[in-house]
Amino acid sequence: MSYPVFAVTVDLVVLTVQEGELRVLLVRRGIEPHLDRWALPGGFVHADEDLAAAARRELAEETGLAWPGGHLEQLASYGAPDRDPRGRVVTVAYLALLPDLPAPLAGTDAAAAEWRPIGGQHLAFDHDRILADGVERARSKLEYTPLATAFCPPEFTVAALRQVYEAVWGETIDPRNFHRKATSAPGFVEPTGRSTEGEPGRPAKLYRRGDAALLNPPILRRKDD
Amino acid sequence: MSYPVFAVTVDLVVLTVQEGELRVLLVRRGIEPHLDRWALPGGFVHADEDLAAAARRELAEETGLAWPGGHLEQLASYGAPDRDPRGRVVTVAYLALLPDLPAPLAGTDAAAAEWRPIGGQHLAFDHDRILADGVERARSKLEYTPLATAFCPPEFTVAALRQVYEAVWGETIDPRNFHRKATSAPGFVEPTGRSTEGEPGRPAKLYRRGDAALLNPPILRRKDD
DNA sequence: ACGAGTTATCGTCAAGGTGATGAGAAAAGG
DNA sequence: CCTTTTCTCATCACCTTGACGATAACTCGT
Repeated sequence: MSYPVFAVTVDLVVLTVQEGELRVLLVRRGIEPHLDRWALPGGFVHADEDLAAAARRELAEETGLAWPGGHLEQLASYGAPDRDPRGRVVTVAYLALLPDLPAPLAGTDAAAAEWRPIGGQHLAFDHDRILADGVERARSKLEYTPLATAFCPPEFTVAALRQVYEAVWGETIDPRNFHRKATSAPGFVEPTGRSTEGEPGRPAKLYRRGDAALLNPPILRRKDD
Repeated sequence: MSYPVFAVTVDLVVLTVQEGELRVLLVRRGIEPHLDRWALPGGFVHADEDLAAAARRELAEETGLAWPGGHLEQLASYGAPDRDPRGRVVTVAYLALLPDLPAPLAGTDAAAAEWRPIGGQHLAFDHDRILADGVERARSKLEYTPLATAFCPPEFTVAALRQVYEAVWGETIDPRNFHRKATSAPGFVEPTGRSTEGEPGRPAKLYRRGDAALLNPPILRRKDD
């Protein structure tokens, strides 16, 4: 049998919310091609490794954390013949959503790793498109799934959850209506009984993520007619 | 540089609606491995070929039609180390939705090709899972996108569109409410001015697909609580 | 020709979700 | 103690939904 030979990589779109802003984990490349340019973290899939396992391994390497909670799912694959000058490389992109970790982000292969705001990037390879696809996937999934909790620590307030939506969607949301929807959607959030302390304003009840897989009813973003 | 070597294939989940039933295009394998077992159509990506182009090529080869209309999108990638006994093969699955073609379905590589009902399959490789993922994607996308029109010929009635939903979702829909939703969602369907003739019952107006990318409001399936 | 059957299309109505907004509760800070 | 801040609950008009009645416009059998 003679069929073309490929290399297969995984690339990661790792998103988090810091200071009310959606940010992506980027690395500065330490090797050619695209030396010194910013890129999504990623690497080659090992010989006997599942795709999802490779994604988890790369995520652990790049964040320096074994499993920081959050969410990891396959995004899409990209395989244009000229996307990598080294040869025929197909990449399977994964989307990760993480809470705001005070992570040191030790770079193993890369020269540097940083959380950067979304937008106006000029990344290596076709990573601009992969990033755009990942952000759009995240925005869309926040509507119909409880995935926003993946951006939050184990216990969080309704306001923190709302700020995730505002950061990811880039729009403001009425706190009163959001509170009604978030607490009434079955399985979205569950009360812990505890409350915040020591912060200005009335103390907020603390919640943890519920066990629903789908949000019913969904929390829709404003459709701009 | 020494990194593992992969082969890359595309596999197709080609769905259509025939006789009010959702069906998938399957081929009987003419070569090892899994000789004589049913499988999704697919094949190796050529050396200088884009993934989407490979999917379109395979679709044209398997259906025997250049471009029968319909819809083609990437589904997901599958790359478990042991999924193909020939070695390390990663497959990029595509989902195609086609109108009911009276297609001969000439097999080029395969021993046979047929439209088969969904369910209770035992396909080669990990194709059972790929098929399940494809069907679920189709079911889900019918809610939020005008994709149901991809199952229809260029001109169709509201009833035909409703029967697509019923076949894909496997549930009955009230014709009156569906008519209201389908005709009121902007950009979903556009009237042609023509009507059906010679069929029993009141003649139905004919529509063609609109230009909307998203269905607003969506057409939701019954949530089974 | 004509009624019966069939299918398409329009209308109505109550229940529930939505956005806009008011108002009270419960803390910190001066 | 009063102001400010933030959280939480309540109200209201509007819209969409599902259930279902009613009518329109054809084919078919006799």
